[in-house]
Amino acid sequence: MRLSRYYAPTLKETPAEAEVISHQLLLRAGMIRKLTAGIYTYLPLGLRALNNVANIVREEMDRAGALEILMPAVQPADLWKESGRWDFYGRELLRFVDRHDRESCLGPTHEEVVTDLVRHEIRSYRQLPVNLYQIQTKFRDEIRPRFGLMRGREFVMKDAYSFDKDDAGADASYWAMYEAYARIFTRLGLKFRAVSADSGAIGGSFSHEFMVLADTGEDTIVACPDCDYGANLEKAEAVCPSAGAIPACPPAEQIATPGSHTVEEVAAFLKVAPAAVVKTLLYIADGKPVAALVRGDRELNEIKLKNLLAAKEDLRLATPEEVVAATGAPVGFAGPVGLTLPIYADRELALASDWIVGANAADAHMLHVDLGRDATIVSFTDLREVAPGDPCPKCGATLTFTKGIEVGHVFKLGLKYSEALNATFLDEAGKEQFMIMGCYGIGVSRIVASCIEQNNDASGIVFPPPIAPFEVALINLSPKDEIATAKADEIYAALTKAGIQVLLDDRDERPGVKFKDADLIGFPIQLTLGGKGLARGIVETKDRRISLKGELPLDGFFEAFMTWRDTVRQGWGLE
RNA sequence: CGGGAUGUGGCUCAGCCUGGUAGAGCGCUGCGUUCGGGACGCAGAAGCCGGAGGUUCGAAUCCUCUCAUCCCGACCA
Repeated sequence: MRLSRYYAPTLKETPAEAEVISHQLLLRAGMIRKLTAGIYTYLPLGLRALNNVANIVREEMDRAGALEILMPAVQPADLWKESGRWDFYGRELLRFVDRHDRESCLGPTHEEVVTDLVRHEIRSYRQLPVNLYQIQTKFRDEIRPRFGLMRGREFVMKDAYSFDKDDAGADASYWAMYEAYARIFTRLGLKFRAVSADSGAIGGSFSHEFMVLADTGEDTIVACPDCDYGANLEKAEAVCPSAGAIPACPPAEQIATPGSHTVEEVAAFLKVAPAAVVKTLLYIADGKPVAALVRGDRELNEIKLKNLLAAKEDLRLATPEEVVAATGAPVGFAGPVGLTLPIYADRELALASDWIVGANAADAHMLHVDLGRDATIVSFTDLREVAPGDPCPKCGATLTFTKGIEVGHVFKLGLKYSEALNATFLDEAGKEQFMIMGCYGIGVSRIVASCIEQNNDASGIVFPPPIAPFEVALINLSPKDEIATAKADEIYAALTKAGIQVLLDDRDERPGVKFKDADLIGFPIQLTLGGKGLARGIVETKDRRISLKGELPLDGFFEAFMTWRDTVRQGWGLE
């Protein structure tokens, strides 16, 4: 492809609407343009990157035995009512009525449609297992779309759904997808980590998220440097050392702590460490108040509390008014002693005594509290958030914290949809059984964005070769010079013939413009043909990843190039 | 849905407080000079100042309403 006839409208300045680096660079490199909030057009370069990702995903899904289909974007409300999600999905589901007043929606996901398909087609265990997938545009009417392609309302997703006759088969399907995902992200040249994730209210099942590592990621990943343990922060287990003897605790006593609301204020006032204080948090779970206790220097993990309570609707922090109603004291002085609500404590609190807690009275706290002796605790369980320095629950090494972007999610669904939609088959014994399902998503467009979040520098994007819209930018500095142009055409033809994707910059522009654009768009390999090099019989090279410049001889260029290209790819961790 | 901010040529912004009939840089068009890391000169094209209403002799500027976008939060199988 010749740049002079291409459409790659690069921008010198960063559009004000773009906050995150991937969004800025996608815009500046002329890869996407916004139509309206959270909805983008892919320009030629952006589409090529998107397709590169999609093709690798497709190849690995096929290799794993999944079969590609394409389901409709528009779905009837009836199906969603049957699964029960029409009422539960909320405003994120874009609903509308057609000319016959039939309720419809734009598909944010396709469990209903695929289950409906399969229940009509599959009758026998002999037809199982089956794994169907599609690469398709999804629509979710996000409350607040942001970060460009990272969280759009319309986005490209690969979603796969497996159907098995028994649990062992479902597990096999799950792990086959897990393996396929690992292959996909490896092939894309991305640094990633698979972590166990919160499986939410579905329970009993398991789930892994695939995270692209990037400092700008929204999720926190907790990983072990020594073993394979890795988890989303919301799922990561906080271990506590085994209990030693709990020292005897003097009788509890109330003391005045005027104006000390926060743990820090109380600790400072009493000249003790925050870890000596117990933080009492009041929540409203399904309309009823509960109390959660963690050590003063810890943070409560709301997901753990929610899972513990099996809260159906919502779990939220109590309002100041509700705190007064429940404890008789303003915010900042709640404590477990004498509280009549269900109280849940982090298990770390069972390992010691002599705590400082709120006294449920304004400007007062209690000293020498033994939670077992002085309060009624429903249970001591893992409620706190893992913190830096904590040990790995598997091997005890110190956990590391990194930021990541969720780009893939594998999920064992179980019977949720097959029961709701009555997807059954006859087993070997002729007995009707529900199919066991799994669902597996990959955010294709999000991968493009997260790839840029992970790989960029001051000059622009640094694309890994597998995702780059073109692997090679061939820059002809003198398009008006016949010799240079002939050489450029010759190299272009040779590389293209070898299956390498090359963009030939034959524009009548000054050199600086061409170099800047090539760096900005992030082609992994830059080849420069100019007067200086030609005179010496060489082509200049640049490995964009490390900004390393070099040269290759015009004589025997092709072979030399292929060898050098291998080293560039190896630098990316590619074969 | 709450909180905050911003809407002025294609892009980034100034002008608004203190009303007087719209500017800069980049980009774009033409000509010339340049030509190895986003050149320079000259000449141009391009904006009913997000929209509606109001105040005023006069509104980009003041007031009211409205729409849109962005940020924070709530939300995210």
